[in-house]
Amino acid sequence: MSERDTRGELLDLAEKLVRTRGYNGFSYRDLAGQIGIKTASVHYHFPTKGDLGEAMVENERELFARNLARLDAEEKDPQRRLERFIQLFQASTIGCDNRMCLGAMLAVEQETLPEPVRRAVLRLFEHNEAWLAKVLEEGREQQTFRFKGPADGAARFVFSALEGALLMARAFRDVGRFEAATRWIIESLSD
Amino acid sequence: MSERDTRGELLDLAEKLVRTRGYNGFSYRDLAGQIGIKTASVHYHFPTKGDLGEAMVENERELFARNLARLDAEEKDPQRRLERFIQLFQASTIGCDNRMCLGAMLAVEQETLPEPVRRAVLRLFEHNEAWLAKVLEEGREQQTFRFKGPADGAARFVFSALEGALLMARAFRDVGRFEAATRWIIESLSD
DNA sequence: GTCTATAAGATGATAGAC
DNA sequence: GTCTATCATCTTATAGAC
Repeated sequence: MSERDTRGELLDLAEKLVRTRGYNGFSYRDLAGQIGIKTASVHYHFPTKGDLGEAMVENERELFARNLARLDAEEKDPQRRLERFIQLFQASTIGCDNRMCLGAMLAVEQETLPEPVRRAVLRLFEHNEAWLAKVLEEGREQQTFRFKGPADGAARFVFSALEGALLMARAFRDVGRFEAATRWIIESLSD
Repeated sequence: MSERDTRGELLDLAEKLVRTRGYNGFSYRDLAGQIGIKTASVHYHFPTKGDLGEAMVENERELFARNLARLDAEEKDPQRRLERFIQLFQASTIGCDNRMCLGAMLAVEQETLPEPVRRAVLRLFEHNEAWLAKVLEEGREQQTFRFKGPADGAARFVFSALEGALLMARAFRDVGRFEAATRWIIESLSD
């Protein structure tokens, strides 16, 4: 991880702020104040806010890769893998200060972001969807999942439904909404 | 509508800006510049940005009520009503400059909003869900929809899945993603 | 790496004239 | 209703000392 040095602290705090307040909802002043340094020092680590944004998404992509590699190693059953993915998604969002998904927050604000950040977000989404497609296809071969068409389509549906469930659960500050939605999603794959 | 007077123009422009750039992604300066007046004049119509936010959501709630009343009058079949609702949702979002749903955009930024705006957004969501629940229940009674448990739960699922589909389709700037998701949603109600 | 100092511009907002 | 003028504050960012 990258938590002990100032750069890592800044990255973590910035991520928290983006995920609760949005990219345009925090400033270098907030970062500096909460960490106890001056804004000039923040600029030393991340010259522009765009640099900070890119680093955050890159960080998230690595975390995602590590988490899913571990998940693949620990769990072989497709249904269980999907459930664990959803747990991971929930624990890092509504389960953590009612945060939004980093990619979703940035995607929503895409028009105000530097292009490299926007592209990094799309790559992050694609990695998520690719992992889901793999798990769903395995599950279909083992008859635990049932759906029509390419697994990509199912993966896109599952991921987008999770993002929507998060958005609404977070709006109402009601984890129950998220959990209810996940039951609908899983059930729609096993009719 | 409210398009001919300055207040109406401001409301429309502000809504467009919120739905493309977010509440924190535009300023009174943007409004004034694009309409051709000064920021002081904007403050005459909406003393604070919070007032503007409230008025926008109120405006949207009225539009929503009018649209759905018309839809109820024009269409009786539950399946067709749901499809028309989705068309309406699509046409006013990705179908319109790749805009986000107003409620979703504001919900995502909730932590930075005045409380009255946040509460207005929740009411808007609840109205959408209530209409959907009514349609879904009718459809179940007529055997066109099939789902378990209270219609409220199904309505929440449908609405959150639509919001998620919009979020992802807008991120990738690909209407096809939205349309594919709607097919999954409708199909999950008729297995 | 962190600081002080500073910049140029943006932001939400108000007072008061026309 | 719209303007000019002005506000205090915030925002991202840089130069240069320690």
